Amino acid sequence: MQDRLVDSTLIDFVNDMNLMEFPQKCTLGAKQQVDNDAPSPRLSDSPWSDLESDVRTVDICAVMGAPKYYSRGAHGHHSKSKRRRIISVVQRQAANVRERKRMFSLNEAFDELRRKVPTFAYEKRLSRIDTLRLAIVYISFMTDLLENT
DNA sequence: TAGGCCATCTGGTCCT
DNA sequence: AGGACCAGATGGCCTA
Repeated sequence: MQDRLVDSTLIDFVNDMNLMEFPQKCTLGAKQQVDNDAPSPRLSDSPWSDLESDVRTVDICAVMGAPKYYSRGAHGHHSKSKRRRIISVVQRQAANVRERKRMFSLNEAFDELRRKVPTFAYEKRLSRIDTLRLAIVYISFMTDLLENT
């Protein structure tokens, strides 16, 4: 009984969300359908397949004639900041790798959240911001449902 | 072609 | 000192 109530209400909720909240998201491109569940690979298939050799950074350094060290807070008055840390190119590259890993885990969490929110009427992968918004609405909806039953 | 979305780099700040 | 987190900048890809 309650299952049926939840099911039909949930279907209505999802339909409302798709038709009213995100009408522009109902179209589908071929590429999106292919990588529907996987994070779309941009520069490389593996997020850190090029960890050992960051060609982009090295090339920029070579072209720009960058110094061996990065100076932090070197923008005008910012150079007077209390703590100024000088990091090497190697340290900068290591920080970039850590940042890529951090963003990868963040995207994994977004993918997990995408699987938790009802989106069966969607054909296109939800963006991160739409995932968050839909999750907020969905939680509110389920909370109301619990309180009124 | 403009706009949205995303990956990546980078420097600043906070925390251990 | 160094790692985590964050936000701004930048450039690429895709769609309307």
